[in-house]
Amino acid sequence: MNVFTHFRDAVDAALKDLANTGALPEGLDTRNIAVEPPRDASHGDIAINAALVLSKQAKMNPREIATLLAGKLEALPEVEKVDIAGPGFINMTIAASYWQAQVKAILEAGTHFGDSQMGGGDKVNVEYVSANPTGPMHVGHVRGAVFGDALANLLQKAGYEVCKEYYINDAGSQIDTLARSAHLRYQEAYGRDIGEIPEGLYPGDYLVPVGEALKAKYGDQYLDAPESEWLALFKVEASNAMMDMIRDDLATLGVEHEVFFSERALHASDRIGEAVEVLRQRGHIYEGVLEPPKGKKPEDWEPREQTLFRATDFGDDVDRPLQKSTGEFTYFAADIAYHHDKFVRGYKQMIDVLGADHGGYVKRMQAAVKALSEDGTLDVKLCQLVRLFRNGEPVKMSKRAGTFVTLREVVEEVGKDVTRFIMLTRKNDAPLDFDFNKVMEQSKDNPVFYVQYAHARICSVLRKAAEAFGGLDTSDAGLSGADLHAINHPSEIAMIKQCAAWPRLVEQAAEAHEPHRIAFFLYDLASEFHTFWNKGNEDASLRFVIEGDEALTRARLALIRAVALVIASGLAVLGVKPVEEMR
RNA sequence: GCACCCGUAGCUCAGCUGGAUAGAGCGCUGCCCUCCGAAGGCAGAGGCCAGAGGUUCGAAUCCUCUCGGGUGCGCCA
Repeated sequence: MNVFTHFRDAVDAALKDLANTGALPEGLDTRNIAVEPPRDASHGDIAINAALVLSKQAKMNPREIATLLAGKLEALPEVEKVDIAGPGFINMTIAASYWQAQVKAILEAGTHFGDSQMGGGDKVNVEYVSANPTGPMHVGHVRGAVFGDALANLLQKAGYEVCKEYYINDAGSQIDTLARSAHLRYQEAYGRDIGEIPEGLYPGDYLVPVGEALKAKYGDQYLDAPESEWLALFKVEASNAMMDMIRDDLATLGVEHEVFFSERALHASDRIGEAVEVLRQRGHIYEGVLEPPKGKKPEDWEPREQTLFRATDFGDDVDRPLQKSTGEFTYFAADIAYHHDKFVRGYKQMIDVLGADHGGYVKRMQAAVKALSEDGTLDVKLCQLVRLFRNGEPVKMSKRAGTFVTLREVVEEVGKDVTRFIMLTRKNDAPLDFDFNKVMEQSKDNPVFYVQYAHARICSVLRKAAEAFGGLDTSDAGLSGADLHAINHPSEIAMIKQCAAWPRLVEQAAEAHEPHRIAFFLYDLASEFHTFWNKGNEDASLRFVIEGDEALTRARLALIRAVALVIASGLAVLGVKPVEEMR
């Protein structure tokens, strides 16, 4: 199914042949050989660097090896031409019939085209969003939510067993603050004048319904009770209410986690202690005193002996404390226990999606994962800021003034699909500009529109063709039987090649944990399609629906339907619904 | 002071984990749109890949250093 792995296999077989006949030495290391599309289209369809990679090992001139290998490859039926170029590259041109056959393969696979076995069913845990349950989701959370979701989808397509997970930070002092804020709203529900929300509490009116609900559920029993009687209860009630709200917010973006993991539950059990014990038994824990950080002026610094994790043994800069002076475990200790739990659940591969401001946290967590397990790996993807614009002007936001833009507002204004696509038009570690006006623009400058428009145009052509040729079967099954011999215009072949590159792109993007590559790929594919469409303006013989020639029409329809399927397949990974028409 | 991320066309950014002559969009310049599928199309100019060393057949990509920008740096989460 993957064109490049197909020819990679052919190269391996040819090398084996050459070794068997003694033309090449036995036992060459072929791992670094690349079989890939050349950057320059004039170099054919497939470039092979085997001769360059092997020349030193084989103690032979690269051109000599290339000549031997080229001789073998020329014999393949799907190969039209083999050239040796530059220092020893082998450039192959693939026969049109092979490309034509790809169309049929795509129509048969449908949106499953591009599915890969690369992951081999290995379990991967993707943790993303993980916002504190103290209020509604705001724009700052959107990027991480979309990125994590798309990455999880991508890994699934690449053959991994993926778990989408959310870590609820419901144990810290922020939750105390939340509970106190809720208690104030609870008093308010009884008609008391609470005045200004005091500094340090959450002023947002999203807590008003929480106060009402507490009144309905518990009556007035906690109205004048001391904090010790209601705090624990209100923490649970309020954070549950916040999580319900967050889940609803995320749902509008199409983000749904499978597992919600509570930090509070971790503290309530003795699992943190157990995880720390695992580290202790492995000899990674000691009691000691840390040096004060340099550069920053620690006003209330005092040396203190504490329980430390020897993170420096695993690449971190300093050892990290696991217990506060109160004896409670630190957030980091809880997070160690959390990642330990993931590992115990069978996730050797873990991915955390965090905001870029958590960069300082990466090394210590990776150190902890290494220390806890021999073969566990943690990749941390940091998402940079999103800068909001409206009419080219930056949108000013202030949390204190309550003027931050919520996730819900963004989705309600521009829609789930536009939001998701745009969030993936930049690499995760590059900042992203989001202009409310530009993302809605219907023009070539807008990548969402450009890709969706390609899909819609294809759907439109299929509808028109069905009208023009009564009884023409435009279903995928119907089109897959089309005779594609006439599909040989350079722009048509270019489209097929782009489609055929999709499975390879899925694997590479999955390997790199970089879903943004899919958005760029789709833009390129849409571009190939629009280019061909435009050719029909000048040359009527290049249109899709050719009156009086049902066979050619059918072939062209098969081709563009394949393009639409690849677009749909890519959009599915991004979590975007392909549109069938645009008004 | 230290660590991490970033530095590619005037602007915003890609660059397929080391490949051949570094790409796209915007902007700019010049053509095309009385008729056909123009929410446009074609072509062109524009680069010391921040800088300096190194690794090798080969570097925007990997290593070291310098410069410039962002983020973070016990007992917050």
